[in-house]
Formats: sequence, C-alpha cells, structure tokens
Amino acid sequence: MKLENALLSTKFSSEVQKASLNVLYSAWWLKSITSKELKDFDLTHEQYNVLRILKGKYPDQLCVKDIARRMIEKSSNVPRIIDRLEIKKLVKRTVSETDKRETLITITKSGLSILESSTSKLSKLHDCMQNLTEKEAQQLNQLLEKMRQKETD
Amino acid sequence: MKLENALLSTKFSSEVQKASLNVLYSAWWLKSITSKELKDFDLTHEQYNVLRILKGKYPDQLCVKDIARRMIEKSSNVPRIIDRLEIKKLVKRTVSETDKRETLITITKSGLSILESSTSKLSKLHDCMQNLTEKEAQQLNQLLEKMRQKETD
DNA sequence: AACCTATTCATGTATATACATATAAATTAC
DNA sequence: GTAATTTATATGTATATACATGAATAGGTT
Repeated sequence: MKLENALLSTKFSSEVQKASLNVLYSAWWLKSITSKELKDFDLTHEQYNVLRILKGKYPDQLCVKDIARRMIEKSSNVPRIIDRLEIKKLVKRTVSETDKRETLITITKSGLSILESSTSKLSKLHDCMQNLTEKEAQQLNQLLEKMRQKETD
Repeated sequence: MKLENALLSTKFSSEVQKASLNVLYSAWWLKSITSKELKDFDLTHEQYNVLRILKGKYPDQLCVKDIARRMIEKSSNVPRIIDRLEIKKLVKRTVSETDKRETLITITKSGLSILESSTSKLSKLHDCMQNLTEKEAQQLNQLLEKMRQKETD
C-alpha cells in the first residue's frame, strides 16, 4: 500500500521526510503482522526477540545486559521481559558465580521448542511476503544504513 | 551503523530477513532521536502525530476515528492520547451536533504554536541527518512499499 | 414505534517503552 | 582496608500498544 493511502495524506515536505514516515509505518506494519502469528504461542514480539537472542548463544548463557545490547529496541526493559518468560518457564535465571551482580539467563527446552515452532510459522509468513528479491533487500539494507549514517559508528 | 553492529549479530538467514530487522531497528532509531527533541516540548511521539494531523485540516475539526485513520501506528489509542493533550490545553473536545457519538477535536492556538516550534526543531534535525539524496529517499520509499505489497490495497 | 445491528468513543487490562531511581556487588581511590 | 565510584539488575512511574469490553447513538427492519 502506498504511504499516501496508509496515512490518508499527500502532503509530504520531501521524499526524505516521507521516507522517515514510511520507515515508521513499515515497522508498525511488520510488527502487527508478526504479532498476530506470535499470539498463537502466547509470545509478544519482545519476548520472541529475547528467546531468539538466547538461542543464538545456546547452550551458553547470557547476562541481562548482553541481551539488552542485542535487542532491536535498545530501550527494552529486559528484566521485566524475562520476568514473563520465567513465569512461563521458557527461561531460567541464575546468579553468576564470577560476578554476583550479574543474572545469567538460560533458555529452557520448552523455550527452545516454542521458539522453533514460532520461528517456522514466521518464516512461512516471510516466504509468502517475499515481494523483495535478495538484490532489492540488499539495496534496502544499504539505504537504511545510509540513512542512519549520522550515528557515532 | 551497520545492523551487525547494532544487534551484535551476524547470523541473518537472508537479505530479506535482515531487511525486516533493519526496518524495525531503523524505526526505533528514528523514534529515539526525535523523542529526545520532543521532550523539550513535553510531547510524546504520538501526541506530536495527533497535533500534526489536526493541523493538516485546520481550521476544520476532526473526529476521533478520522484521526485514528491517519495515525502512523494504527493501533494507537487515540482517545487516551487526546486526554493528555486536552489536559495540556493543546486540543479541545466537543460533541458533534450532527452525530452525537462523534467527538470533534480542535487544535488550540497553544497547540498550533507548540507544534510549530517543535516541527521547526525536528526539521533542523532532519536537515542535519540528510544523508539520503532525494533520489535515494525515493528509492527507499519504493522498496518499502514493495515490501508491503501483500497488503489488501 | 420497537427492535436489531453497526458505529463511535470511552474505559479496562496486560505488556511494553522510556526513563528515573534503588539496591547490591565490584572496582577504584585514597 | 575503608570510602567513593561504577556497574548490573531490579523496581517504580507515566505513557503507549494491543486488544477486549461497555455505553450511547445512529440507522435500518419489521
């Protein structure tokens, strides 16, 4: 859908300004379609993100700050997300022996299993929305990274 | 910043999957830098979005559902955002005469003035992060819209 | 007119975001 | 070796997101 139709507006001061709105809208769009799938697994977007990060290092453990560093949204409140995952027994907390300030998080068998089924559901969704070719996706990645160039790299 | 550095991860199953994560991260990045500016005006991102929509139709009024339709994030709880704007006297509520179910929202002088100063602050920010040329921005817009093609247009 | 349904908005709940503060442990300074 | 500082996590608060429900009104049907 064109941004004009999505926002019922045609007044954009420039293509650059429109691109900002387009990125924001696209992110909302992506989140809303994936959240719908994750709901079947009683997972939020953020809980899924944490599980995915833990699996990336499995069977190693990660402390809270290392998870936070890998989150898509850096302002996520990781301890609280872990609270909810712990209640569902998808992760386990243990205090680090080497540094007692740190809480080490381990993904459980149950967590791995729910992650696997939800990921497979999501990748099916991805496949059917594969409107972009690999080359176009690569171009999109380059443009987004150029947009963010201002960052202290 | 490259996505790899932003997420401390190099394992992406494809450029297309990476593009999804890149869009999500870019939206967070955009929101976090603009929110910082808006804080000086005691405005949240969503409150700013509502004010901008109202100004687009000024001096006409808009009812809640027409504002909701124009929001970037469609799941926004517009009545509650308006609650906060009303407390700060940046908008006014009136019950529609023609349809008493509708609440008509008007932006106040004070709302217009705060919108003007915040917009000017934000556009300065935009200018200095103008890493994309108009042509590149146009290309980015096309790619994002192609990505969302699956939508019922 | 009475009834049914759809629409519009407000409100309630759980979780997340964004940010501030608190607590405990580790590190550094003296 | 104690005090001060920094780091890691947890907790608190206001607002937003996502979604469900409730209340009032509009509009159509009989």
